[in-house]
This record gives sequence, structure tokens and C-alpha cells, in this order.
Amino acid sequence: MAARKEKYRRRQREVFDAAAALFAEKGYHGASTSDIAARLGIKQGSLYYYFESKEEALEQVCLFGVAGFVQRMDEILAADTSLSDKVRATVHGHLGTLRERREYMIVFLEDRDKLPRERRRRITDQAHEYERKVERLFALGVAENRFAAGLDCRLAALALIGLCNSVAGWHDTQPRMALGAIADAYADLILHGVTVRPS
Amino acid sequence: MAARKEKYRRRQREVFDAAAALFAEKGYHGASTSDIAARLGIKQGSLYYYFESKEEALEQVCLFGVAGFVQRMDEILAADTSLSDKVRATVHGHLGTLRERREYMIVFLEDRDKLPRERRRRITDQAHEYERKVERLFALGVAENRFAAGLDCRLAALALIGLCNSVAGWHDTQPRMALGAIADAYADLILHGVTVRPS
Amino acid sequence: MAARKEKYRRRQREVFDAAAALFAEKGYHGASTSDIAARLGIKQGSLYYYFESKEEALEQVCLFGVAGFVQRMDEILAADTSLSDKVRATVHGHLGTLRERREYMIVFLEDRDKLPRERRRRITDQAHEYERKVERLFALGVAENRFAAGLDCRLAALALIGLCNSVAGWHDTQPRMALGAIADAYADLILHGVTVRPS
Amino acid sequence: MAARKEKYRRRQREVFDAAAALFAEKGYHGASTSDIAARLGIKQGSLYYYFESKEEALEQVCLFGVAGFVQRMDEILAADTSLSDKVRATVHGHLGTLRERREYMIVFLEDRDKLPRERRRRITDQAHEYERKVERLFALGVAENRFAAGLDCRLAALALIGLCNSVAGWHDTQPRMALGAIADAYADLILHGVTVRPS
DNA sequence: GATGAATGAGATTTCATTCAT
DNA sequence: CATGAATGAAATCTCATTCAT
Repeated sequence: MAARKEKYRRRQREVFDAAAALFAEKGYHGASTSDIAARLGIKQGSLYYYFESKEEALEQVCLFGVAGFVQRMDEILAADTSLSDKVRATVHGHLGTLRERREYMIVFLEDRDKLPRERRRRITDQAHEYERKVERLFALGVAENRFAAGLDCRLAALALIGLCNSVAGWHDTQPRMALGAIADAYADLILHGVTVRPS
Repeated sequence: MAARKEKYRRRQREVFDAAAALFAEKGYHGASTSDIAARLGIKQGSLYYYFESKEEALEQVCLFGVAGFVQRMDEILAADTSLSDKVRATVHGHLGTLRERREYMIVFLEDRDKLPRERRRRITDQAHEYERKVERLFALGVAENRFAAGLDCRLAALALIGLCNSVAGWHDTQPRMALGAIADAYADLILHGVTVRPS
Repeated sequence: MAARKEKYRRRQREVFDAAAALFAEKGYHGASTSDIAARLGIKQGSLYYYFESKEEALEQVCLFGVAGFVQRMDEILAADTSLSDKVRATVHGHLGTLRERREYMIVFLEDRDKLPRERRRRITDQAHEYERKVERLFALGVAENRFAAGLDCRLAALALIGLCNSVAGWHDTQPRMALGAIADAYADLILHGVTVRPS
Repeated sequence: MAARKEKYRRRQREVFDAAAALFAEKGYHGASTSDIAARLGIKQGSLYYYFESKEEALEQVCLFGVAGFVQRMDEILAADTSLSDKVRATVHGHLGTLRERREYMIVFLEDRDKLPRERRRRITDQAHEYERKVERLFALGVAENRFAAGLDCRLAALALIGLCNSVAGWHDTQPRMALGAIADAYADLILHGVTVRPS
């Protein structure tokens, strides 16, 4: 009985995986429920055993796409590490999620705005909370005199996030580097910029 | 007779404006030709006097979205200015276009991948050329010892572009700042990072 | 003023030629007024200076397609020639028209049934009169004991006409013979069949 | 499960029947999918459960329209009968198919040329093979000295086929005879012509 | 748990036609 | 004489969804 439910959930997860993959590839409106069913090897109507509507599927996929970001930031902020290490950890974490849940994140990034307000709110809320925590990170740095005094922390947070997210859009152009190396480089850019220091 | 054609082109431009606005708002697949026609106050079928297919409309809108970037970079590279000023000019130019052609650029960013290969190529080509010119900017800086020796110039270029483009996605979250101020801040970030210099 | 009208008629004829060509090629419903206009190098709407509706164009083309058959049969029947020569003349005449007005005839053959009853009647009437005259030809032959006594003249007439018309449908398969030679062969077939005579 | 598929095929056949009837009546371009659906008592879009496109429906109908001709000719050629009986059997067989699959054949005759090349080829190939077999029949006759020495067998084959097919076009004019009688008369015409034999 | 069969709404596109200019 | 600009209706096709089995 619990096993029943368990099996159902496992299959449901496969359904969302398929939905995520197709939404990521063709966009929410560009991917049809037939496409999703086809990828699963089942028939269109059978999907409705696992979700109530395509919209609900989008919502679930988006939720998965943001999930974890907030919690991870809490851990990073709480950790006993230097601020620049926290910035590095943030970038690594963000890009790490991109690696592990690429399709879910892409859908979150590109298609969350196709959800009706009510459904979208839950997702946007999570995203905002994440933004605020990243902002806090920079604020700490300014307070501790590690980061430039005049720094607009909100802007810096959006920059960090936007920079990381932009990696998701690399299809045609991708420099074939390990994501870890990209994360290092990007964290460095945020911390020090490209300009040579006057030594 | 030239006037005739002129008038046609003006109206056609209005049609593409409407298409751009709706594609930007709802996505290519989410926006219907009826939506576009409604915004123009004409009947759906009448659109086809101005374009041959929705797909062609998307292509035109995307082309408009990338137009100007390459040429502007040529001017910036040729100008007699410091390298950091060139970086600033690049960021300002990029965000300036975002202000002036916001909807076209959003469509280019989010929906160009809905075009079939052939049509997409023309657009992607332009984008790649722009990327290469930004990369050259960083390469120059490294050569002249103004930018850090180990800098991955390709990555830096993608970072600059991705960072600027991420501003296009600010709907829900936008800090109400003048784009000019954002450009200053972002250029600064790229040049110097957030970390306080050891003086 | 008469010259005016004359010029108009000439141009109108070109319009019907174009219509005939396109109806013959794609069928009445498959050919659009745009197609016709394009072939004439004018714009769609301009056609309506020369006809009132596509349907009227079809009617005119069909009329041209049957025109002449009746009159020619009258001449053949009246001529002072043997009955087998009359049959030969009929086949030659029929196929000759096919050569000279191929497209008009094809349209008559394939698309007259797309006309509404009223318009169709005028055309069908002509066709029936032609059939009756061919039938008369065979009846004469039977009366004069030249053609087999039990011959069903109506059927023979339909056979002659159907046989000739079938040549119009040769696109893919056509034996590249002069129409005259085909006419000879077909007249011979009707007169004598393929069987060798017991001598 | 085989029964499932069986039921599907039965219904699908009804769909093609309806399509054939309407294509025959109004022509491929003149008959709409709504017309077809209406005749079946289902909704327009539901048709697409049974075929992928109107074009595919046309192809299927045409295939049905030519099906059987080749095989029947093989049997006739192989049979132990006189050559004139073979000609009679051919005409009877051809007109018999016209009786049993009238609408399919009409569509094949009038609308196969509306198919795009690829789809059309499959159908035309069958038709050509049939033509060649009828031609062979006449060639045999010439070889055996039963048919006139100078006979153009290709032309004779096309004549036989064209003559039989012309019966399909009788709407307005049909002499209400049994098809069998028509077949007898036509076979006779082909074998002996209309002319009285000099006894 | 999944399918077969269908639906209703909507999408894009085409077309014959009109009419002021 | 012909065109530019548009329209209204229809055509083909796709899709999310339903529900009996």
C-alpha cells in the first residue's frame, strides 16, 4: 500500500522528467502533451493519471527548478568560511544545480512566466527569497569592509544570479569547459573583475 | 510610387512592432496571430498582407533584435579610448539597445531557438560575430597588460553579454534604476569586481 | 470606342487563357485567383475588371471548351463523304480541337461538374447535342447497312467520344505520336477493331 | 488486442469510404474535411485519429482505386482462354471494378494528379504496370496472328483502358444499361469495330 | 494503470471578393 | 485600367482534455 504509492511517485517523477525535458527543449507552449507521452512510451490520455493539467505539470517542474536554492544559501551563509569563499560557494552551488537539474532550471527560467498569477506566486516567492539571501551575502561583505563601500548589493546579487543563469542559455556557443572551471572563473570575475591590480 | 512603398513599409513596421510586443510578452508559441491582429485593430487574415508566415515574422523580429550590435562594437573597438572605457561603452551600448528595442531583444533572446535551422542561422551568425568582437576587446586588454594575464577572454565576453542580457529578464524584481546607472555598476563589476582593493 | 472594346476583349481573352491553363493544371478548386493573376503579371483584384467571379471564368472556359464541336459535326454530317470517312473526320476533328484548345477542353472535361446547375446546363446542353449528332452518324451507318446491324448507336457514340477524350488525360504515359496518327489509329479501331479479318 | 486493431481498421475503412465518396463527388479540393466528417457523423478534428492528413487520405483512396487491376491481369493472362476471351475478360474486369469501387476509381482517375510527386509515384507505378500487361495481351494477339499485324499495341492498350474509364464519367448521360452489357458491347467494339464484315 | 476514441476550441493560413483611389 | 489594403469566411490541422472500458 505504501509500496503502491511509492511506485506511483516514482513513475510520476519520470513523467515530470519527461515534461521538463520537453518544456526545456521546445518551450511550454511549443511542447505538446503528445510529445511528452511519446517520450514516455505511453498514450496522451494516460498522462492525466499523473497530473491534472499541463499547467500543473509546468508548476511542478518550475518548483523543482527553484527547489534547493534557498536552503543551500542558508547553509552557505551559516558556514564558517570567508566571504569570498561564500561567494565562490554560491556560484558553484548555482551552477552545480544547473548541471544536475538543467532541464528543470531552464523551464523555471524561461517558462515560469507562462503560469497564471496564482501558480506563479509560489515559485516567484522562492526565487525572491533566494535573491534576498544572496543580497545579504554582499551586504555582509560591505559591512565587514571586505566589499567595496558603495556597492549596490541588490544589483550585485542580481548580477551574480543573472551571470550564472546565463550559462543555461549556452547551446550554440558553449565553450566546452567543466562547469567547475566556469564557476571558478565567474566567482573570480565577481570578486575581482578583469582589471589587473596595481601591485 | 516610392511613397507607396514607403507607406507599406511603415505599416509593416507597425505590424512587426506588435508582433515583437506579443512575442515578448507571451512567447512565440503563446502569442497567436489573432493577438497580434487585435493589437493592431485589424482582422487576423489581414496580417498576411505584411508577412508570409508567423515564422517569418519571428525571424524579422529576431533580426531587429540583434541588429546594430556588431556595428556598434566595430565603432567601439575603433574609437580612440581606453580599454576600460571601451568595456563601459560596450555595456552602455548593450543596455541602451535593451532600452530602445526591449521587446525585439527579448524575443531574440528567448525565442530565436524556435526558428527552424535555416532561418535561425542568419540570426545566430550575427550573434556570434558580436561575441567574437567582445572577446577581442578582452584579448586586447590582456595583450596590453591592462587585464589579468590568465583571463579566459571568451568566457569574459560571454559573461559580459550574459550579464547585460539578464537585465532583460527583470520583470517582477526590477530595481527601479536608470539603465545608465545599472550600466555603470555592471561595467564596474566587470572591471574591478566587488572586492575592496588592498590599498 | 469600338477599338476600346476590342482591346478590352483581347485582354479578357488573355485572362481566360490564363484561367484555362491554371484550371487545367490544378483543377478549378486547386487554382487560386492569385495564381491566375500571377501568370498574367497583374494583381489579384484586377481580375475582377475582366470577370465577375471565378465561377463565371470557369463557365466561360468550359464554353470555349465545347464550342465548335456541334458545328463541326453538322459540317461532317452534311459533307459528301463515305460514312467511314465521316467517322475518321469526327475523330480527327475531336482530337484536333484537343490539340488547339487543349486546356479549355481539359477544363470542360474535368471541371464542368463544379459549376452550379444553372451555369452547367448551357454547357451540358452543347455536349449532349454533340453526342446526339455522333450517334446519328452511327445510326446512318446502320441504316445504310455499313455498320453492324445490332449496333447500339448511343453506346458507340459515347465510346468514340470517350476514347478521344481519354487522350486528354495522357500526361505521364503519353506515347509521343502525332495526334494525327493517333486519330488514324483510333478511327480504325472504331471501324474495324483489332481482330484480323478472315480473308 | 488483435480485435482492437481490427475494429480500428474497420472504422478507418469507413472513413476512407466517406472520403472517397466526397472526393468523387466534389473533387479533392472541392471536398472539405468537414464534409467528410459530417457524412460520418463525427467532428472534423476526429478524422485525424484515422489519417494524418487529407493528402494521406487521398493517397489511400487512390491506392484502393488501382488495387487489384494488376493482379487480375495476371490471372487473365495466365488463364487458358482464347485471346478474344481475354480481351473480353479484361473489359469485364475493368468495368466490374468500376461498379464495385466506383468512387475509389473516380478519385484515382480524376484526382491522383493532385498528389505531390512522392505520393503519386506509388499509384502511377501500379497504373503503368497494368497498362503494360494490357499491352502484352495485344502483343500476344499480334504474335499469334489473331490481331492485325500493324497494330500499335501500346495505343490499343491505352484505348481499351481509356474506353473503359470513360464510363466512369457518365453522370448526366448514362444509358441505363447493365454494366455487363456495356462490357460486352465495348469488348466487341475493340475486337471487331462497328463496320459490317464483308461476308 | 492505461488506452481508445472522441471532442471542442483554437491555431495558422488561404482565398474570393470589394472598393476607394 | 489597375492597385493597395483589407475583409470574412472557410480550410486544414493541432491540442488539451475527458471518460468508458
